[in-house]
Amino acid sequence: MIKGPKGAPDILPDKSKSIRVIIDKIIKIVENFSYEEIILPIFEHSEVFERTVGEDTDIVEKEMYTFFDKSGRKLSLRPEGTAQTVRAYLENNLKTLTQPAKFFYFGPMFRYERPQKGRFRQFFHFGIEALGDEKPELDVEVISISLQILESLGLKDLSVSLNSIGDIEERNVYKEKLKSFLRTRYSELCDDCKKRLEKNPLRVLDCKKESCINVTKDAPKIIDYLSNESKNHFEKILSMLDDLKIKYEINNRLVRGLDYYNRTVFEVFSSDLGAQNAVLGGGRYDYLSEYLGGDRVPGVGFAMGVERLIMILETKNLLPKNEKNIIFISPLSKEYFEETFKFYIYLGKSDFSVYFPYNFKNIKTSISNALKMNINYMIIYGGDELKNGFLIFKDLKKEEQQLIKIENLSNFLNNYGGF
RNA sequence: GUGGACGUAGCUCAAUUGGUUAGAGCAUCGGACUGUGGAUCCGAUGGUUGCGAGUUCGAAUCUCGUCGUCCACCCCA
Repeated sequence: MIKGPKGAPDILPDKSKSIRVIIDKIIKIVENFSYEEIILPIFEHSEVFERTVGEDTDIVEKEMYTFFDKSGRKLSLRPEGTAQTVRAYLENNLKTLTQPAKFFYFGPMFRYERPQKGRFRQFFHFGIEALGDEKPELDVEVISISLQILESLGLKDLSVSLNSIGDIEERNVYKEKLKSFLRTRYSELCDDCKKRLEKNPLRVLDCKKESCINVTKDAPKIIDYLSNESKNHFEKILSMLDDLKIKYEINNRLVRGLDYYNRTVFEVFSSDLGAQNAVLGGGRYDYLSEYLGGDRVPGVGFAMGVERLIMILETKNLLPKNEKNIIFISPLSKEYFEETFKFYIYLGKSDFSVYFPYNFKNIKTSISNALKMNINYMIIYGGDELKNGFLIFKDLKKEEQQLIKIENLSNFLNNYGGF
């Protein structure tokens, strides 16, 4: 038997339903802040990611699913959503919209990695991007929304890690300073960091090895190398977060693995996720559009790992239950099977959610089946009640039932609610 | 890309350690039970032991390969 590809799990109804409920909730929140959905292709010209995420990043260097189509175009399955959102903005001239233009997206992303807890080869991102404005208020909005989402799902004890990595020139100056500092302590670094030193010195700050943490404790801090503009931007964000009573932690070791970020970067962690503990990450990317050959379009956004979110909710017992708000249409006995079936079709056509027991045996097993399926309502069709023009309506949760006149059924159900 | 654990029915697990025809519970399906709460009883379906080689008189069991799962490194959401 052929199996599904590694790291690409099937999502069955018990979980897909939870995801739907959660995503609907999240969409409601971002729509309240006037973000609109953008649906983008699953694959792009590889260049979109090479030029923005960065040639030297792990994502581009070894994790992209890249292939050539029949005309020789070099394409990649998207590993993330920000770069292509900006590409779409440029291509569709969305600067003609009132700025900032605000979008959300939800869909599968692909990275060729060894699967482990919280990490898959196909996984879902929910993200928002606000393009065309560089005011610090917009950064605050994005951070605030990310926390509101998590709180609305019942997660309380999460806080944001926040940092500013400055603009390109400042960062380049800082990189050189950092490099020369690290060279003086070269022998104390781990083997990985020795390699990182020349290629991507910022990553050394991120190393979890104790010896490296010891070294970088004394390292120059990027905050001290920010331009006045960058510093003001960052400080404005902090003071507004304070005003809004949003909790955060400044982490000057926080650097992100994608090259397009500048100034604000932030992440939200959870200890329930094992080693892959980031549930959400984002930041500002004012230069991304220029990497794609467009005009300057500042932007800020975040992406959230949907599987990781589900995992946290699962361990905290906060996953919405898969309750089916549908009506089990059961014959009273086998002699009513056909008539009940026709009644079921009629109700479904009348826009009610209905289930029909094709394997009907008797009323007792119908009730058992309904309970097993988490169905809360039942209509029983047949018997003396039917002869007198009534149907039996059961509320299985409340454990009560009542007789409804057939011609009043629609009204009754609409008033009862939820169908 | 590196390292470790694992793979028997849809699920949870057996199979006297290499020895007849691979078993059980749950689930599913069928039957019994006058028309009402996950019940009970009877019966059935379900397996090329992930797949492929090798060792052996004999392999679920040992070896190798491969696919997949889980975990960690790395990296990220």
